[in-house]
Amino acid sequence: MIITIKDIAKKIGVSYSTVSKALNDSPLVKQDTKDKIIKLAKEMGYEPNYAAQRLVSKRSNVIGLIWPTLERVAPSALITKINEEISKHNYSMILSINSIEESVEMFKRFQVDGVIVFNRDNIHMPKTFPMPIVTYGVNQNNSIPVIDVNYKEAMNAAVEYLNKLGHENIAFLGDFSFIDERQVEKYQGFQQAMRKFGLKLNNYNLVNTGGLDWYDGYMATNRLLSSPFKPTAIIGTSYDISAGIVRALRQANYIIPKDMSVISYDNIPQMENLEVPLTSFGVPVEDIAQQMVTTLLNYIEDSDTVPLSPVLTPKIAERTSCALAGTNNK
Amino acid sequence: MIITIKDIAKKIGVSYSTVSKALNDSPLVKQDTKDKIIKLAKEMGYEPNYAAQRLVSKRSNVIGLIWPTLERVAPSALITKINEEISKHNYSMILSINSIEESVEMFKRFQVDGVIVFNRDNIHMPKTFPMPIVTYGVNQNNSIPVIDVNYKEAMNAAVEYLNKLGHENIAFLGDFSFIDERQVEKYQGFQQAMRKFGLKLNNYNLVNTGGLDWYDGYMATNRLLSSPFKPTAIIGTSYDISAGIVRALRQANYIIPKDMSVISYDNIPQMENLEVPLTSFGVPVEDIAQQMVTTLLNYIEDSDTVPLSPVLTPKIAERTSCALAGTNNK
DNA sequence: TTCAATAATAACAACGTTGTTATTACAATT
DNA sequence: AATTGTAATAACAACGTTGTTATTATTGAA
Repeated sequence: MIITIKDIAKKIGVSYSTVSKALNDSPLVKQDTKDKIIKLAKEMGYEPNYAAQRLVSKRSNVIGLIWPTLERVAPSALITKINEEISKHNYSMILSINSIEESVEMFKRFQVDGVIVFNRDNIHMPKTFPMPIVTYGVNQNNSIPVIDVNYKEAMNAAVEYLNKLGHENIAFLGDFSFIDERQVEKYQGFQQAMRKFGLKLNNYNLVNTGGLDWYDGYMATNRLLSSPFKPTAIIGTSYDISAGIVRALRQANYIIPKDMSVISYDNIPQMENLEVPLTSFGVPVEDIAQQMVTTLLNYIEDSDTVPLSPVLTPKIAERTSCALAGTNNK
Repeated sequence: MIITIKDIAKKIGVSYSTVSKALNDSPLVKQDTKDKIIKLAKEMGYEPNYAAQRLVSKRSNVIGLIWPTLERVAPSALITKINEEISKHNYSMILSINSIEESVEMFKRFQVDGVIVFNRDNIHMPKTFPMPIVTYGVNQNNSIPVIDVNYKEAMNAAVEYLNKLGHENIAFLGDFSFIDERQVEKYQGFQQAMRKFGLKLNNYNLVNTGGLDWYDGYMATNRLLSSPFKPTAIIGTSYDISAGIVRALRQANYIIPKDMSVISYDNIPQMENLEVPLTSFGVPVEDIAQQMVTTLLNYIEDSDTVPLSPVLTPKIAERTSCALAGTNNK
């Protein structure tokens, strides 16, 4: 049997509107009666009917997260953080792994207050959404707030960092397939930085992994090691790729960082757990999560003005994978 | 501006109850008027108010899936399949990555018709749920339907398969931490099978990976290869572990299956994409997904009787990683 | 002690649907 | 032409809340 405020009202001899107010801690009802009502409600196991509540007050205090490509593992740490962040603000999060269109349709039915979209790329995005939205990636136009990371700056900082340690021959391992705008930014950022610091750029130090899995990084490193180019430092453009780099180097009996310095993109705690804890540049997932959630909540608060798309600045997490440049004597 | 059935009714000069019936394709309204109403509704961009609908009719046609351990990758293929299966039955799926308790709380508010739970283990599960539920793993008691896989049978079949190919020295690589009942079943199943087929069982052929990641399989294989035991076949107990096995074997210049046969648990398509396509035993994810969804829907249909917990029988997927036993001449 | 002010509660209309019951229109039957 | 039966639609009460307005009870001041 389902308990409603009317049941409580009847039992206690009070009108049901009073019960409603009492349960919402309204100042319009005497503390005495409030206490009595709340106590009885608990005893009877009352649970508010959400549908009824939402029928009258439009807010749901729920954020929907759309993640059509569940199989890609990369953002799962971020999503976990976002969930925590959302909880902190007294919202709940639900997730849909259907297409953006289907998900939006469903979320509209649930009257979620806003949505967060994780898409492979932001090219095939609907132009407008029926509710406040925020996404992650590279800003394309300004119709939607995008939490962006300054990838070029990350690459610039990485090159600068290595250069200060005396490295001049630096290899860049990334995916050059150019579907993902984020990868493009890293690619361009690296080259700009190399020029800026007057470092040699040739056919060999740009190594295409052809993918984003650890194995792609592993194979690319093997190719690099057997090429005539002898770098003293390698930049890996993602956690997985860098994991492959480390594996390949260790297998070839390189000692990191004595024989080779390695620096990675992606500022995530897992970097610590690789065979060699990797120094990395990137925006900490906590920062991204926090930025996404606050941006979205602001948007919800004032849904007339589209919030600006912040570009987050990467930070360094220094670990033990870089050293002063010696000679790559391998 | 939000369009309701009353707006449509007013515009067309008909009562709003007629509009409701027309939109639900009730036989109580003339085809003519139905057509007119449906057409106008579309024109005006009418969207039914879900909260209102649910306030009166209790069904939501939504299944909630609880997955508190997003970071573990393993079940993502299965979850994707479940999502598809649910769609086929004209339901939608939403996902929560909060704790079981919090998720249930939220799903209750949404009035989901049923929930699917993916837990690391099924030990710390609430005994009762306020809605139909189904979970995946090993059945503990019968208060909740659990989609179970006959892991012992899978191991038995694997040993039998290898034995028929003439293998007698078989290594078993698995996680012996015994938190996960599924791993325990595999462990016991292997030993029972070995005895059944009269094969030698010693300290060496049970290799503890100490974890479920590919790296655990990789390291365990290296340990195995440097031990005095020279098996001609290896059983890997999960996709990830087997991936590590393959990597380690290749690195040690073993040719699969000439120098070593490898067979894995987990019947998932990704097996095809390993460096060597692996023969494997397991229940295809499609089967598991289908079984979970139909069991849950039956439960929803008749929520008084808890459905039985089916135990699915593993099937073989033969690929190219096993051959007739020769001699392990490495 | 009477009146106004205010505190406390009751009453009730919304919210947008669905299903049931009541009414009207129209055809078929006598 | 009156009567019955049925097809089509209208009217309306739910569903369980919240917020607004109306009513009653209580206090404080004159």
